[in-house]
Amino acid sequence: MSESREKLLIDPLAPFLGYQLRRVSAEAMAQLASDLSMEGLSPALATVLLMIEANPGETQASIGRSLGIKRANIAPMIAKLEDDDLIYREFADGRSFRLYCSDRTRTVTPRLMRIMKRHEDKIFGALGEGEKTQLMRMLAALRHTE
Amino acid sequence: MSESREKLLIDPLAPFLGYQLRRVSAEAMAQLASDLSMEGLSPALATVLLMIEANPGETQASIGRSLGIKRANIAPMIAKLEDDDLIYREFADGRSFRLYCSDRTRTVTPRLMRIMKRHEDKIFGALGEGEKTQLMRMLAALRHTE
DNA sequence: TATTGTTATACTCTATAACTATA
DNA sequence: TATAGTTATAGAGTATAACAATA
Repeated sequence: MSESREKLLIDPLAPFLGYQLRRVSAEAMAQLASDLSMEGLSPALATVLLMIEANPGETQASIGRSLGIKRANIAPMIAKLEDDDLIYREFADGRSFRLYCSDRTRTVTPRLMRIMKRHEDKIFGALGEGEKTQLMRMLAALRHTE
Repeated sequence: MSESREKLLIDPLAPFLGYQLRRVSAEAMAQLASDLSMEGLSPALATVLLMIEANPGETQASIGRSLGIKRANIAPMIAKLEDDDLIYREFADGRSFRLYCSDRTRTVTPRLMRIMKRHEDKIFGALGEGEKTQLMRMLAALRHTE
């Protein structure tokens, strides 16, 4: 406990909501990555996996679009999830596959959801229920205008 | 105008504030990176530069700590800013330098601040003034509990 | 011993471009 | 023509580990 008490600098970005949002998001993401590491999945991979489980039969292009991940970037993710026997593919037509999660996945996703819930409580526990509702509403409004 | 109307998938992460925060933050960051590209600076570099301008004489370790950037990662950033004649160094003691921004920087930072202000208005214009105040308060609360 | 700056290295996520095959 | 999947490649940004020099 050296209690270093770092000198506080002037922060010219402090008044910017975008800056504060980025700092909170970055910290939360690092925390979540650490919480998920025991499952061998990054936040992005876990998100893709949960999305496939919730939408069986969708193509990777469709999953990617709804997550904001480009086709070129989701291809290796899908390949990794398939290598790890977390998902499998079925032919949809000659150029696309339907994605489904495997039996093994159904033993994994409940743990993922539990980890995310605990993570959520840890990060946003500082807010009251009303505040959380307001925050969710504001974030939804921001997402729909971008 | 093909008005593709992409099929909406079920999003099991939708109820998570952390997920919504990450989506909004990622979109805002991509937008800011694009807005700043004409100045030849990334959001991170612009932030470091503004921080040095606001806190003349601080060391890079100090700047890095207050921005959450590790020493190993801020070193090449400082080197780049110095190469571009945006900052210069003075010996503080045998192992550290004091950082100062150059005259050229003072012609750049007002533009950076203007770009960021416009960006902020673009992203958060969907919120009313009261909402913005609330959001700022909540983000501050979240940052202090991490 | 702790701190500063630095280099090397690896990982995650993202971006563009180009290609094949199919609709 | 547009879309799906893939590969190659590059660029941010971050992480750890190690090192020399200094406090």
